[in-house]
Amino acid sequence: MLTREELIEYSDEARKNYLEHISIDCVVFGFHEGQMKVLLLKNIGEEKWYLPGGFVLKREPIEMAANRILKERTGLDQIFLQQFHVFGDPDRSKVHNDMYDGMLPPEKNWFSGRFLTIGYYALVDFFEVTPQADRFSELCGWRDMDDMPKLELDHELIFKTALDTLRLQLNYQPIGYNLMPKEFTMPELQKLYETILDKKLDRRNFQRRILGFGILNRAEQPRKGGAHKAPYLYSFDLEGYKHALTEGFKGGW
Amino acid sequence: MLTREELIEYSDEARKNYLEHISIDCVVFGFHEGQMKVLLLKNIGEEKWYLPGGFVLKREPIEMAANRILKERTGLDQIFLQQFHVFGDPDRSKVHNDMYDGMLPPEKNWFSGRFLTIGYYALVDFFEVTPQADRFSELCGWRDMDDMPKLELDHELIFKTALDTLRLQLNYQPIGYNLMPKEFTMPELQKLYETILDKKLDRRNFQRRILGFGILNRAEQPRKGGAHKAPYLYSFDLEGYKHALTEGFKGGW
DNA sequence: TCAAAAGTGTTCAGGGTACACCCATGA
DNA sequence: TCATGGGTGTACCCTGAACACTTTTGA
Repeated sequence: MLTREELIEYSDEARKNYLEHISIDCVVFGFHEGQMKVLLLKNIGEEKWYLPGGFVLKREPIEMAANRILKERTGLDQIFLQQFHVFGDPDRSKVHNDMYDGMLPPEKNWFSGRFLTIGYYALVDFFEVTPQADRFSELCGWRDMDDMPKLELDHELIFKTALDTLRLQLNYQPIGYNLMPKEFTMPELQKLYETILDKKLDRRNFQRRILGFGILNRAEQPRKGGAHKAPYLYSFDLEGYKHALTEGFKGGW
Repeated sequence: MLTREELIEYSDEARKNYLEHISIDCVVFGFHEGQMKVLLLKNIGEEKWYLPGGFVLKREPIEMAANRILKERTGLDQIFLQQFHVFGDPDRSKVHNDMYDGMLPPEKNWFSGRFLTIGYYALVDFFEVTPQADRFSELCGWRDMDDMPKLELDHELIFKTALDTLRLQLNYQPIGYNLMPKEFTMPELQKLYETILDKKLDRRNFQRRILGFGILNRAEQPRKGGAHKAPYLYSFDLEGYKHALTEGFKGGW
């Protein structure tokens, strides 16, 4: 929580630089040790959790704004980002507003206005991210998707919508290039799908189907050293992958 | 095009009532005589065509704003409306701004600001619509989808994105309840699908597939009076339809 | 040598595709 | 009676789902 002076300073800065009434919130998905992770922020001195978010500069395309915001939180550039919904209930930021209400007259306080928020979700490589808190937060870090705290504002809804969109996307687009390390085994990739969908898939059918998409390259040498039979290593075939991204998997009609 | 006085009046009104930087643009699809139609507006005294659009009242949920805007243009309430994308390029409204540039200082002119626009598409019953021009337009009416004029601003892109989204939607949701009259024949419904997808479908396979979705009721009496064999009349089974809307058609994974 | 992980193959059923045939009706 | 539109049925193939067997490897 900011002091009155900090709030004044922040509000003036924000009003000068950012578009009013607009914010961006990001659901950042990562994958590590068979667990789906989401990047969350925790307020200073409070048990209040938020999705990473920010505002749009006055002359900035919204895609770039989302990129910039995520770069500040993760250190990553050129992230896979997908806009998925605008949340525009007039009361959606009510609680947030309340927090700083009374501290300043509304016309002075950046946070007291109404904000529409544009939801983006991102898929990132867990190992490449260096979570970085912002000035409102004492903590920015990964959280297991099946061990999420209660989120403030409508961030619970934003998260849920992002997850639904991601699941839908699995049906007609490839997923994984941004979530997996360069090389991985088939069971590891399967675990990713199982985690996103929250259900078990058949080993053999998964393999056949995924390979059928033509988006994977198999390395010559299998991984060694582990116990049991050495699994093959795969990497994404960027060309096939991008083609599948634009064309989609199944015909439908 | 407005006069200077009208622009001042409009700007003052707008600034008082609407959220700044935000607009809504709607792609309204209708279907008539085997043709897909789109609702367009033509500027007064110019060959400039636009999608119907508007702004969001300061305390209004965005869904309601889209509904209100469409009601003003079509006379219809409770339309099937689907948010599909936000267009946020800072230069997207440049041309539009230019039109009224110089007439007023920017801080006075509502149109000179940057606008993000939220795209909605609507599916409506052609016969129920009474197109109604707004104060900027001399004409509001249906236009055949394969005979579209050039659209101003980025409305071409917005339209195209809406159509793509609609086509994608055909794969996992039922379409037609909002586009067809109460009762219709199977060939008529097929024509709708063919028009949206812009390709021919097999008569028999279409019928089997559509019926398999369990969203249609067949009337006892076939339509009479036409030449040739009398076709059966169908209507949508609202319960099944809504179930299919929420559940979706195909499993995917 | 055995349990567990991983690679590969086979069978079966259901759905999509491509057909052909029959019926009704007005010109 | 025939061209046309419309309803119904069938054969085939492909794909996805379910399932079994073999190979590798460290304990």
